[in-house]
Amino acid sequence: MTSIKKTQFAPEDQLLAELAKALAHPARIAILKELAKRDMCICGEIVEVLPLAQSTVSQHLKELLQAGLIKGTVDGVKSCYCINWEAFDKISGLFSAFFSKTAEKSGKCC
Amino acid sequence: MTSIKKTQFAPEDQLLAELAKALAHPARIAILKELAKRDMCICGEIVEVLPLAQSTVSQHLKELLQAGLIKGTVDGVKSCYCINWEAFDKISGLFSAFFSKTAEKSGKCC
DNA sequence: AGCCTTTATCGTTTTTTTACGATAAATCTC
DNA sequence: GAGATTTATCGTAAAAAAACGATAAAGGCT
Repeated sequence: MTSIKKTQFAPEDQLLAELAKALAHPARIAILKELAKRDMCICGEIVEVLPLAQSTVSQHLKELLQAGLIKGTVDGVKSCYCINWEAFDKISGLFSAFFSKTAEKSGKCC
Repeated sequence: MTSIKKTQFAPEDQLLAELAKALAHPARIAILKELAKRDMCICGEIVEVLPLAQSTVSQHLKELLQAGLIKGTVDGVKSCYCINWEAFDKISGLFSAFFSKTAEKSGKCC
């Protein structure tokens, strides 16, 4: 994760890249969309929505957790996940800042 | 790139994941920022800004090209790159749509 | 023409990611 | 308590990404 090479970049760039990586798999996009669609915790059920093995889905959930995009709680034998709204808004802001700051174009381009 | 597994997801999710992957490396973030900062084509020089070998940078540029985020032209012996604004705006829109649609929260969450 | 500069591509190695089955821990149900 | 269910983790295999040096192609320079 923390390879020697990547630390040579600006921390801000590392962060954005890290977050982009969390979104860089259709399964994780699908998980986030599903969580958002229902607007509540999903306990179990997530595995059934995806064309992947249970252990693989669990891994993807772990990555989303580590990126801070979702949060998980335990309800008896089940695990419940939902979107971490505060973090999600912050991350959303980072992306839109990146895109909009970048988008101050002026047509000087080729 | 087109693994068997990933095609089992919604095309929309595949696309967003693909674009996120293009942003999922600090070098590529740095390249995009540099291009945006100067607001013009950069001919050469990009390699000098990054702590990577020339061939590696060339690879990153190729990936950004393939994702449609930048476009390149040839000026004599030099290669010139700039942001592909039309595509960039479209992609920016995809991300903000993803984030905002997802962000219709209501606090029903745990 | 001969040499230098620039950059894409090739071949290769290393690292990371993705995926799965098997297993273990924890909790329900009867 | 015994058996079933749920999910995280472990071990491992296969695929993809990242990085570099070497080389080649193409355009400048003198």
